[in-house]
Amino acid sequence: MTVSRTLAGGRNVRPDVQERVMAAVKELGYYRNENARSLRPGQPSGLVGVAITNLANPYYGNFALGVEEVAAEHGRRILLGNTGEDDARERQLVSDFIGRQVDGLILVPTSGDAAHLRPERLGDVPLVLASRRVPGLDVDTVLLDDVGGAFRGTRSLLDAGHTRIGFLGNRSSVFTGERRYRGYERAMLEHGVPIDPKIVFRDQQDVAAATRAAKAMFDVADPPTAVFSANNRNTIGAIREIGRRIRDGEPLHPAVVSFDDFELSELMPVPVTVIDHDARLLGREAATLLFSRLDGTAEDGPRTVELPVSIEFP
Amino acid sequence: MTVSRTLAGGRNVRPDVQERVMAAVKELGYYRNENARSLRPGQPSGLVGVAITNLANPYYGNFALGVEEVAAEHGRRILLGNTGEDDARERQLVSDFIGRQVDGLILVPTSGDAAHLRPERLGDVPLVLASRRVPGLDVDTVLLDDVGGAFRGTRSLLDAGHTRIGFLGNRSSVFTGERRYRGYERAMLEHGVPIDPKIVFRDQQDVAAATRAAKAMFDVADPPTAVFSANNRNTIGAIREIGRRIRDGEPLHPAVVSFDDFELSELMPVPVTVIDHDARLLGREAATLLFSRLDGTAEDGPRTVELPVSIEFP
DNA sequence: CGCTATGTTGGTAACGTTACCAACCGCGGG
DNA sequence: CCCGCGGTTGGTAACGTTACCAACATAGCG
Repeated sequence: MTVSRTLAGGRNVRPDVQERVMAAVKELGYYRNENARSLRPGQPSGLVGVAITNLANPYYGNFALGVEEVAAEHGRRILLGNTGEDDARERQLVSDFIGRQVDGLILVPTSGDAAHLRPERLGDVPLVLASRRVPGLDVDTVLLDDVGGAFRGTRSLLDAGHTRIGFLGNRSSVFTGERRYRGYERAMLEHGVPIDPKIVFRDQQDVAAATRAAKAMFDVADPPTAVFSANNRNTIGAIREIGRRIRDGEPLHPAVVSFDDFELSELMPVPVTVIDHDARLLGREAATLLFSRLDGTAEDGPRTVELPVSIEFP
Repeated sequence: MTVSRTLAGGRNVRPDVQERVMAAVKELGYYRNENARSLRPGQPSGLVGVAITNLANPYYGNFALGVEEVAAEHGRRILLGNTGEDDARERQLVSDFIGRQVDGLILVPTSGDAAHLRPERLGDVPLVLASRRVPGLDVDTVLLDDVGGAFRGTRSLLDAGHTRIGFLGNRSSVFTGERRYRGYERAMLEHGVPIDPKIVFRDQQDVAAATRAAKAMFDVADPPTAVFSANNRNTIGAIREIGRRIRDGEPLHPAVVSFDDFELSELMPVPVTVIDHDARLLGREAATLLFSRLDGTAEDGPRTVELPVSIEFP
């Protein structure tokens, strides 16, 4: 007990005894067993379970960094899992996290069903969703202003006089894919410009697929004069294809709007407008939301934080 | 005990009892407490502590992904911490990891001293270092072929006839910074080309600093005709500065060799040779090394794995 | 000098788990 | 019919920690 008290701050332990304890700790290389510690009822584990879809994507690396920072500020550690968009893996991770007594969960959900995330399954472990919502699950969520960003980005093309604007993005079953398409659609409708399905490609998850889609887009009889790309992966693919054609002497010079920033965008062969946002901040917000729940300082109902995006013209 | 046995696989439990246990587990939303489980002597925690220097860098995101993948294949979870190149933070993370009974540690060490990583401090927790070594610490390590890559990259410039080759990189106290400079140096010496300190810049950790260094490099009286950049951050900075000058009409057209790949390198205003490598594989190797120790299948002495790099000409 | 108040110290129990052991069951064989 | 054996079941202890309580020491006060 004296050792426990000393390590807990030393209240009501004589200073000389504290010194002897510390000396013994050092000599023996003693580390307090945090697992045994959290075994006692009421003791938090100090762990936060974080599951993201793809750590290789710098966007999620930054997100994880934001979460880690705020967790560290609150003296918590993170347990990290990568789902790879796999439903089964997500379920497995969540069970394991709960088995390890995490104080809370932060999830970028895969699009599947929500059964394993229901409150009755999670017990009293608070959950925060990031980037995406899960249908039928009403919990704390941090999102980007996908719709607004896509709307404003598309509108800037329309205002510049473009009427043939291609779309590259994720399938609609991906939450952000759907939202960003909605923004594009709304801008087109409001300007009375019809959407031509022949230059709308909504099924690309990686750069290779995006390159193929861009190829098909510029091969149509009446190719677009501008492209709206709904994410990083699609932008890289589009510009790769456009750059190839320009090098080959084709006389095309489309304007590009990219949801998601990327490095050296100012050096591209065509002007790129970037819809920029801060993944790290998104992570910080998610963690802040979680800890406000844990500290009991949160209001009752589920909250949604929608972070603004900024538009950077070339 | 019957529940424990059932969840452990069901040996010597009647099938109908197993079913009743499973039904109760489902109904009650029971999760086995992994922390209590690892409290029993001899039971591993199934946790691996991973500390990296900068999660925002896609290189380390990929590294972490590789570690996570292999850990998952071995039924382990990772505890992730970001050190931000801060020694104190690294010490704190390591203590906490040990307190949480991790089965092993994987570290991208900050350059500081090694006292807290000595075997007597770590007990019997195996340690694997990644990307960098720690002076005086002889443990399992995974590295890139920094020296060889930098040597071959620099040699390709020399073979192309360049004799004024600038260098951009990290300070020499960073392990990779020192090694990559050594490769550059060796190639220059072997070709009998003197190194001009006026075009060697070795203190840039981020893109802004790299841009300033590149500016200074091209402002000297006799500017370089080629640049060797020792990492991603410096390459981006260099190309940003070179691109700006080309746009402004300056008649420069340096060749660039970049240690580290980056996207759209083929679209740059100057040809970029890339020294490419696989951070994810590095992470996988680190984890493989660790688990071979844990399974007892490892040989005795500390091992070093040096992964090859590939050179991609524009 | 005795009483109380305060500070210090350590004994005990409990957290959830599983190795070990003891008890019990039914079955086959002598 | 009884013995022994293998399969099944649950009681107990221990892992390392801390809340709680009891015991003790010391100081302050009347």
